[in-house]
Amino acid sequence: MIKRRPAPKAKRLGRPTGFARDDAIGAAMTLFWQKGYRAVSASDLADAMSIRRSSFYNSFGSREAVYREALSQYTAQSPDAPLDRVVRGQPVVPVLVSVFREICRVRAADKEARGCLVCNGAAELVGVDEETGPLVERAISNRAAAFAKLLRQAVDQREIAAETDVPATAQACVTFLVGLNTISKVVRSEKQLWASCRQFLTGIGVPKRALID
Amino acid sequence: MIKRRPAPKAKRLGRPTGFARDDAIGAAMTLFWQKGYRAVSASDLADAMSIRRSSFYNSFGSREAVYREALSQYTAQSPDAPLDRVVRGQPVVPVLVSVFREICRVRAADKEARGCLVCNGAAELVGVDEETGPLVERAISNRAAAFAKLLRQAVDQREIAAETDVPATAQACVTFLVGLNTISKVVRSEKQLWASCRQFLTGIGVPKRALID
DNA sequence: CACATTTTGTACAGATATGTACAAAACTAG
DNA sequence: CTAGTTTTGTACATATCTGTACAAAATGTG
Repeated sequence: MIKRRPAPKAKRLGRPTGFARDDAIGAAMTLFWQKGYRAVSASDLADAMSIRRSSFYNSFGSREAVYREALSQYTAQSPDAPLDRVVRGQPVVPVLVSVFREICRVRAADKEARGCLVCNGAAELVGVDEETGPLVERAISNRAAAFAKLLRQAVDQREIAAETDVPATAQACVTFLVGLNTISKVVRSEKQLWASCRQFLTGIGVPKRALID
Repeated sequence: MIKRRPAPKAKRLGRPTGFARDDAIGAAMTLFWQKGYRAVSASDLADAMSIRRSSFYNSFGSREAVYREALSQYTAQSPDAPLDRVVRGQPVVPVLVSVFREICRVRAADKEARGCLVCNGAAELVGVDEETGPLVERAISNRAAAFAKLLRQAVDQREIAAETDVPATAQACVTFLVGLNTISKVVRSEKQLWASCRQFLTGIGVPKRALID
């Protein structure tokens, strides 16, 4: 019973928007990332998007809706996104290592020291904001699931010890990941961050020779 | 040249405050802990303290000043406070283990899932708020220093391997600690939290026999 | 061109926040 | 009791935010 579902390239009716949606969401993402969720008002968002507040409400509906979109734009480009793209048969450990390595690099290189949008959101919103809290919670749970899947694969592929307690180790990985992202706002040295990662990765059974650098 | 330093029990001049300062700060701490820094207004604080806003400004000056005091009240009662109280000669590893164990217990038992005031503040304020950011930053650095000192002592006392890279391991500990506190807002099972801690602690060289329970 | 549709700019109402001013209240010191 | 000091309650001025209303502008359709 779907009527008038607009074809992919179909020109929309009425006056066209004066801005690119993705760019607008990108600007919002940057702002939320810099200042946090609560510190950013609808006016701030509209300003960053270079549109009026009325256009903002008309196109996005609410701050919360924008945050939702910003989150998904963020996760797609976040340094741990590669964790979701590992396929069966592919070696897991190098990916694991390079993700942590990359996080150290990116976080230390960020002159604004913004950390991770999701981790910031976890601390600020989970259990506090009824709208956005669950969004962030889900993002975190996804990472945990990704780690669990990867570690199981790593065990299967004999990359790490067969005795590995996969659920506990996966949980430790997310925990360390969240801590790393947060601590990167305080510890600005890539070397220092990476040294702690090496320590952690070695501890969970990643062979020393996989920790190139 | 100190004049009129009030003796310990000296009665203060003028109308006495109608509230206990520590209780008021305690109420503020709880509020900041539940909702974060920015989400709490001066009105909220005054309400929680059961005083008028004018009394609030008169006695505390600003939201930021209250946050400062709340932070120090928090650190004094936080589950990782025992880290600062270890003396030379005393075994370090049991303290290390019991602190992580206690964090799991306390965070999971907290029905409001508030996590840790300092860690929440780190994500929300460091690099964002010029007043409070540095306070939180210092609190985090203190924990790092505490871990470093303890680990060095543990090595000296032959509790952990002599080859331990103390700075890196200390950094890994803070990182995991911060992650644990944050993740406890999402993962509500004490068992699961503790399992990941066992994994981590084993990884940094804590002997299995020290991980009772 | 006339009409329907959507975005845009301006404006408004209501809520909430901040910080201060000032007189009344409550206390101490002399 | 009087004078000096500090807190308290109320009030005010100012700013900011939210969400909506509505006419004007810009487009597609017949």
